[in-house]
Amino acid sequence: MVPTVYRNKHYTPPIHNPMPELPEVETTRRGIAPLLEGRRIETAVVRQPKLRWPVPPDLARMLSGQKIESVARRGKYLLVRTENGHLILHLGMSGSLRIIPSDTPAGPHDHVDIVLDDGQCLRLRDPRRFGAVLWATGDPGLHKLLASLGPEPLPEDGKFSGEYLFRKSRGRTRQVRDFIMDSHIVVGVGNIYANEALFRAGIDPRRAAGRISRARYGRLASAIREILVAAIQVGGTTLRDFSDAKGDPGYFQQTLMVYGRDGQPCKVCGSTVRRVVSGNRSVFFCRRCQR
DNA sequence: ATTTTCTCCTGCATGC
DNA sequence: TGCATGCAGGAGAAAA
Repeated sequence: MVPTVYRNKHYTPPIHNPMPELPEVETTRRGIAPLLEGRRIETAVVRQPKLRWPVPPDLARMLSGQKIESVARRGKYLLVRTENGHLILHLGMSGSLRIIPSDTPAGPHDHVDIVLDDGQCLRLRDPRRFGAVLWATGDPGLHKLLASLGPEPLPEDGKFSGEYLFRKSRGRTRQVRDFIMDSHIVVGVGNIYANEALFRAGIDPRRAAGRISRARYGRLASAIREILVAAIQVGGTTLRDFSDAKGDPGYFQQTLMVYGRDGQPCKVCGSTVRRVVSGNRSVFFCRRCQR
């Protein structure tokens, strides 16, 4: 694989508006759920049906009159349960949801409104349109996109553990960073948290997944949990007001140890944080702290 | 030889 | 301007 050559020696990816990873999706869920649950949907307005997959053309007909029973999350998918099915939402790389008065003028990237019976609406904004709005009847867990997802990293139900990662990784030659970002292994770990968790666990992200010990996977599983929990806590207190028209993730840049810190000193040992491109994604790591 | 599994690459869209 | 980003799908390789 030929490394990409950049004009500037140290490229730092923009992190002021980070892509939704599991903590952002969970924070969104917690923000919108109390404003949605128990409400009845009047209709849906689709201004742009071309998202990651086409928005179902009969979405308004499917939703109108339906009462919202709950808002759950599976991986990075939000599941809005109504009386006769589930609305499946994904925020892709740039999506955001908020609840605003339904007569608020729509901006150029405001693609879908779910209009509620109280004058408010759930509005999806997604400049890059990698998000998704889908409809599922029956068990949403059987939907093609959800059926083969790996375990949730946060519940202490024993499904996600160092032992699990160790077992799934035997014989695998791919880089451990790609391994933990694979939603079929574990859901909700995107590039930022993968890099941060590997730093915390002291593991070189480029190492083959199958050549990491059980003990180190134990530390990695803990690191993934701790990072996600901390990010949800930060998001829960500073992220945004979901019934407000403004608000970007204030966020957690100051807590990042390696992601986006190419060329800067490691906060632990002072050695320079490196960036390597693999699989067209940036990997950030400290060569001294991570082996 | 055929099927299954694994890894890696592509494409989508747009802000900076 | 070209790059970065999540993620399904597919090409091609490797294993079964």
